Amino acid sequence: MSDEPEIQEPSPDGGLADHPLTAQRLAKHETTLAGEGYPYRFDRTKYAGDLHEAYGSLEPGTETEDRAAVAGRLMAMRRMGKLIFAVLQDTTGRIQLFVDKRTLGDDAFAAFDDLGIGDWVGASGVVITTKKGEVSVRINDFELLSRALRPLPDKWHGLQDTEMRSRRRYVDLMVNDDARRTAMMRARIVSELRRQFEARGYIEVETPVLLNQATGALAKPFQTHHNALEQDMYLRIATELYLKRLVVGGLERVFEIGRIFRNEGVDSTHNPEFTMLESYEAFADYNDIMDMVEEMIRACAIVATGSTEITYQDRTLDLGKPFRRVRMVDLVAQATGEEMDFDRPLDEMRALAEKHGIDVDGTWGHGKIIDQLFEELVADEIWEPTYVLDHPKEISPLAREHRDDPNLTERYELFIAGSEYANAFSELNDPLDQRLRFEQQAAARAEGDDEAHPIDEDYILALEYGLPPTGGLGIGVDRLVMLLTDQHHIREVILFPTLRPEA
RNA sequence: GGGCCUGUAGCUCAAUAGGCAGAGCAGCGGACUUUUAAUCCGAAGGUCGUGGGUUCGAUUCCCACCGGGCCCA
Repeated sequence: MSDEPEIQEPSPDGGLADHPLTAQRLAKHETTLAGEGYPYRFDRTKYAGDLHEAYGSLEPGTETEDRAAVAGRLMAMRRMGKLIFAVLQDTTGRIQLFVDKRTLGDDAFAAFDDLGIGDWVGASGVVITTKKGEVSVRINDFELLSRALRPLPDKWHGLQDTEMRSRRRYVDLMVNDDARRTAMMRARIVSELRRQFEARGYIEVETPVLLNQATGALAKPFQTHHNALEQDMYLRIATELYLKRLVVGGLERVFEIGRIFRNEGVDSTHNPEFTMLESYEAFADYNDIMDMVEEMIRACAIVATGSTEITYQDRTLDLGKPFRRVRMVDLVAQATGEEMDFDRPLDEMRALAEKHGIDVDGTWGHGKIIDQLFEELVADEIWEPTYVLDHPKEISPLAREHRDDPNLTERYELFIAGSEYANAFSELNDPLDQRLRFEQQAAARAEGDDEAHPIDEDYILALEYGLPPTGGLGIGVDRLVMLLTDQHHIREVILFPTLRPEA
């Protein structure tokens, strides 16, 4: 023996034999493997949901002659001696199995009795309703399809621990109806968004995630390294500039629903990777995009909840009536009681901001100060859907100058219940102006503003070939799903949120 | 980054002025042919997040670390 610390050999069963609860299940599993093994397929004829829909209105104590083969995870076993009530859960819901020793025979009944909660089971029989009226399948045959070697959480309380619910989402999905419902609703919402764009003649495209330079937004990127090319690369922080290159190329209506990566903090509305929807439409301006977003959000609400009137954070929210449209400068003027005039001396603007508790940076101009006042005084207070219009040019380096006001841009953000859901503009399509804006950003960056956009020369090159007038849009998909599913933390709508390694 | 809270059986939760750690569910043995959080009887099940410290004795007090939550920046 040496003094070296003993190396822990990983046990071949992953530690299952070390705990009585799993050792029993492991032993049964090994017996099955040594014997007839597990089936490779099962012919299901009915989902749980089908049976409840078709037979839910039958009188208690009805016996049909209709055969059904169901399959799912065994979620409950109520043993009554020579009778077992078992509950199978499939993707549509739950169905009770009526397991009668006389129907099934002694051996098969004993085998069913030996099943454990969590096992995957396929069973067939006739549809009946019990004395209490529960739609059930009285089985005369069943197969153990796969065994759960680990026990399920508490049947009544489910899995509560927030961390475990995220780490072992599969368990969360098994036992918590709300987790399943949210995942299903997210799928429906994303599907509806696609349908909406396709109905408008958009095509779905995929632009690169791995880039030499992360541009198109104000955010810190994740850095990685390409070994063969011997160069550092970045994960995208937006899809914007690539999608507009495609419009330059003549793909006049494009959208992308894609994963975006931002190397920033984690909180109730931020995950390092999240899903962004961006779209660009040639010949449209931001007014057209406002109309479109309103229709799409209503469509998604109906798909998710059946109504445009939803409940969010215990308050009702009417997405059905026209969204309010109001300029950012007017909202700030109203909140401060002072007119937002770009000709006003900058010192007065700074003093106003400081009066409202804002820590003013020396690099800020009128536009940035107005934006900060908006964030500080107005944004949280907005409940009803509101398009906040015409952001200052200083904070909108990719948006086109407003046709009526050179200090502003044709841009809007959609605010609902204090949060931002969409950001859109009439796209800046003049390469000369775009270069100027990038240079202003570069100057701000040089003065210490680490939230300034980097310059993207190749994008300017693309603009030099001509971008038509274009209306663009970005929607945070995770947040939209949160809104429509009444979830208040982004981890509840992301199946596998970013976590530290387990302790 | 700061403040507060938190980690106990597979799960959901208790308890301890510092002295053998407790329940429900799940699991195991038994009874039961209409249950649906079934019921009843019985026997089990713990590295109290990890590592230090104080102490005769630490799950409990102190320190550090790890994971998680909420609020603030």
